[in-house]
Amino acid sequence: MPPLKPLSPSASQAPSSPQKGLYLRKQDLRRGIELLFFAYRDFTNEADEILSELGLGRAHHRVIYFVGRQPDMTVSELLGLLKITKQSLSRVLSHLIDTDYIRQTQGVRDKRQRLLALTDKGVALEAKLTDVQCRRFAAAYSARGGDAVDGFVKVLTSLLDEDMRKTLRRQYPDRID
Amino acid sequence: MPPLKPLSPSASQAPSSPQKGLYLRKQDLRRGIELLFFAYRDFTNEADEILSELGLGRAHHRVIYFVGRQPDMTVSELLGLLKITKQSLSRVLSHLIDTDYIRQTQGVRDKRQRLLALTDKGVALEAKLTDVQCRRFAAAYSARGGDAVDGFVKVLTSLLDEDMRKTLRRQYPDRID
DNA sequence: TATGATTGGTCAACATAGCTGACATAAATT
DNA sequence: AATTTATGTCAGCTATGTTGACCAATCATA
Repeated sequence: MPPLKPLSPSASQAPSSPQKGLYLRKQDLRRGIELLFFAYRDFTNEADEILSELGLGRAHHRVIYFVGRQPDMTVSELLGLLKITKQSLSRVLSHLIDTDYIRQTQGVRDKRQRLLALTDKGVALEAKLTDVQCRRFAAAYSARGGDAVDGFVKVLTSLLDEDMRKTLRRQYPDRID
Repeated sequence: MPPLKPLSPSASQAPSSPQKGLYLRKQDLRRGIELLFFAYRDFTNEADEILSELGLGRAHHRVIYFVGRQPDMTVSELLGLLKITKQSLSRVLSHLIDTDYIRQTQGVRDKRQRLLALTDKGVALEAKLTDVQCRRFAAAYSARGGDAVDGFVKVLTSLLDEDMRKTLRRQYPDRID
């Protein structure tokens, strides 16, 4: 594949831009957009390969990840995090239950609730997948150092919709936002 | 949706972790994973809504974005960036050509090549979509400042596969990596 | 206690966007 | 002249999202 031409070189429009901070030039914003796309793709790819050997997909991974993260999560909570329809979730979740990655128990406070948890098999898979993804993050984090990590977390947090920012704010005791 | 419980509070495992830097604790890595997932989803959502009103999807957006970014790009180059099969691209690209968002011209150096460019209609849509996404980035960037942006770019770059890191290195004159 | 809201599930049908495999054509290269 | 490259196309499969309709159990409350 032939190399791409550089994006509107900084010399073509005045080197320091219209009126804003240097990092708000159109080309800087575009770089952010592209980096987010490519990084997300490359990041998810590794886990996808492991999953496909097991006949599972990314949707299964999300369920396993979040259920592993918070055992005895309810279906409602999971739906609220994933923001997909219950019909979409149902297909994936049913499969994970049938294939013994996840088990359900009846809620104690509210008997309508199904509390979701990983089985041993599920724990093992979650560990394997999270391990792969954590390795990539650990490599990136340690290559760039704490200040960069801090900036990374800050900017990603600001890219969220307000409701997700609120949701995540509850989850991290040592939060940045 | 009831609030989620906090993820393994920093007190439960020794506050300063196993042996590594503070930002390499399991919970910090998990926060990165989750932030990337949520931020990517929220980020793409806004453009998706505009697209769906036009009967287009995210795949169309990618094509429009990259062709807009680099006019007269070849099909090969686009395939190399998107990393999908030519059959997948074909469906989307054909539709964009039929509906007059993109036009093809025969390559000059190599007559087999189809050089892709946006039509006026395509330029208008690209501008609208990129504008929405740039706004979100601009808000996040200016909320967090240049140092945070720098860290954000650094970490995302380190999350890439090596070949994409190389590809992107060619495109940004004032590169970080 | 009866009613209505909540939690969760199910069936059916559809759309998007990825994939593989097979094959075709024109142009470039050797 | 033969081969490789760039591109396109047909056919079919899969994963994962969507809507809409409907049902059952349970909870909360008038």
